[in-house]
Amino acid sequence: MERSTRQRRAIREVFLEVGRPLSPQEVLELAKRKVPSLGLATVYRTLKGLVEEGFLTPVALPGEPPRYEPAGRAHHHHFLCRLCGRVYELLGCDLALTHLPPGFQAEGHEVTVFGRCPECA
Amino acid sequence: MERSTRQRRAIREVFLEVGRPLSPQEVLELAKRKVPSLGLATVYRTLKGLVEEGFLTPVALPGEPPRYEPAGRAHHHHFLCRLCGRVYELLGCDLALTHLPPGFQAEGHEVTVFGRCPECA
DNA sequence: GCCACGATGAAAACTTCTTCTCAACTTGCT
DNA sequence: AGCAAGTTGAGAAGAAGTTTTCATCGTGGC
Repeated sequence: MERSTRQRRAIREVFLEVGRPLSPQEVLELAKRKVPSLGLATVYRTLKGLVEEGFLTPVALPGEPPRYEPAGRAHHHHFLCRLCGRVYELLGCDLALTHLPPGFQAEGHEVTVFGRCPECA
Repeated sequence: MERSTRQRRAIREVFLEVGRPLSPQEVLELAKRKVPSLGLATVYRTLKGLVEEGFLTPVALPGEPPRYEPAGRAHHHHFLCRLCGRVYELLGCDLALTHLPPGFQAEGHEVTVFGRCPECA
């Protein structure tokens, strides 16, 4: 049976509180404030579980290790700060998929904007 | 001094011939047709050198190891085939960078379209 | 053609990220 | 409270990609 432990509650809460995609390391750092003994292995195990149960989805970014964000949100893209490495959600999508050469079938797309976040600007 | 060897010539030629971004593994396979003894270490060393001298640029894609393509091309984006894993260049860019929340400064962006390439469709 | 020195290839080592192992600890049912 | 079983944390191990090592080979200047 799946148990509700301090660790798992802390990790869930962190995602609801910060409102941006997090890497396993970031999850560890933020959730450690709630459960100081927390270990990285538990973070990975919990992230895996939360993805399977549909609470989180992985976010892949160019040249970056995966982040995770709450699942079920509307189509959107991401902003990666080049200085602090934090990722933010961008609402909306301005991409018009024209220009596809003949024979190519698009099934989806990813847009990543790079730059400086408000804290680093 | 930088020497012109069979291996380096072969790797350069491969990029000019295939016209799409290549991973180190793909470079190895394609250049081996010209120089069968070619080893992966040489591919990595040569790619590094070709990037430094400005002939190639790295291409980062979400959740994928880097590819390399000839440098100096106009702004463009990429198509990743989910079946064969090959990457293609897409000409043009339809992205309008509105919707940036206040305080965020954009410096660049990446667009990746996922789907099936003509050979896999 | 000779030869110094850069380049090569195979394997080992390294990095970074992720998963596994296992003894100790918690949770939740009774 | 007592206990069975799931969970945790630390470190070891694993996976994937890249770099280094080193003996040997090849290039290019003389």
